[in-house]
Amino acid sequence: MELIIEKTPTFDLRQTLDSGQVFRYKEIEKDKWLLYAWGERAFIEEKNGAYYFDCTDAAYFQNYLDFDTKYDIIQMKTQDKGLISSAIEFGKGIHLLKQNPFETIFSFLISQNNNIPRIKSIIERVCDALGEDKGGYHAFPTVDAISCAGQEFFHSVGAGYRAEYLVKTAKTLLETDMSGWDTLKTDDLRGELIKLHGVGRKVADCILLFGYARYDVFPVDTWILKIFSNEYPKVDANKLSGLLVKKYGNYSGFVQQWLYYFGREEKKYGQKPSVIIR
DNA sequence: AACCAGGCTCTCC
DNA sequence: GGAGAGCATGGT
Repeated sequence: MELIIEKTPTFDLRQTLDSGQVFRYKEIEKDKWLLYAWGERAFIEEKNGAYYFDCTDAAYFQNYLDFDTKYDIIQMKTQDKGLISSAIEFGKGIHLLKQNPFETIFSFLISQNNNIPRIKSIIERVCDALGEDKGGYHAFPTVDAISCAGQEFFHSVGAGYRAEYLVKTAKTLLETDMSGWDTLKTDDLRGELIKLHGVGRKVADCILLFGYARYDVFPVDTWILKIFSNEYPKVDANKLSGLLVKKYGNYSGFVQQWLYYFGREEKKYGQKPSVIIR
């Protein structure tokens, strides 16, 4: 199936993919990507100001890429003529992908205290070994497949101490009624997620943001903590997250993503974004 | 070659 | 309820 998406000031695929929210993709050559999401696959080529998708399900990727959100309006409303404006200018093409909740749960369990290249390679090995063979690629594994794999398997693919989290969480989910989760308030849904072994505030917030399209969350990882360490010295990540959600409300998830991308990408060029006190 | 990475759990106070 | 150690492993 084919899908053609225009490149616009508020949508850039490279920025979207490289913003740390998704791990199963690679740029196979300049301006050509392979992207996997849950059970789907897309070949994508950027040319003439558009993205050409050759994919398993056009409707799936149309929804996945989130063209419902008015990014231009959110960008306008969150301008601060300071750090956030700079971050928006730098990453204004980022969209928040609508990912599968199970994929986000297990992906972000693996992500903790880990770096992105490594997260990607671990997840790739997990999918290759446990995911359904879709003919040329593998789907993300089912909860059942993860629960049956055993901790030794996850150690063997480099998951380290997170192996226990993956198997235990899978087993818990198999006996959990998640049918009402979609309609829970964000705080209540976070409460459910944090019950899972290995899921703390930060991982829960990533699941809420990327898997449940909850935008009133502000995941605080080491990068975000660094950025705010001037304005909020000696505050822990969980408390900072709460402060930032209070400040940015339903725009929190977007602001967070722009700042994270800005912080990480700018570091490659040796600059240090941080909040300036005045 | 140390330090770090989209942190969390457990223990001890 | 808060601070600290320990955690597996490879990227930089």
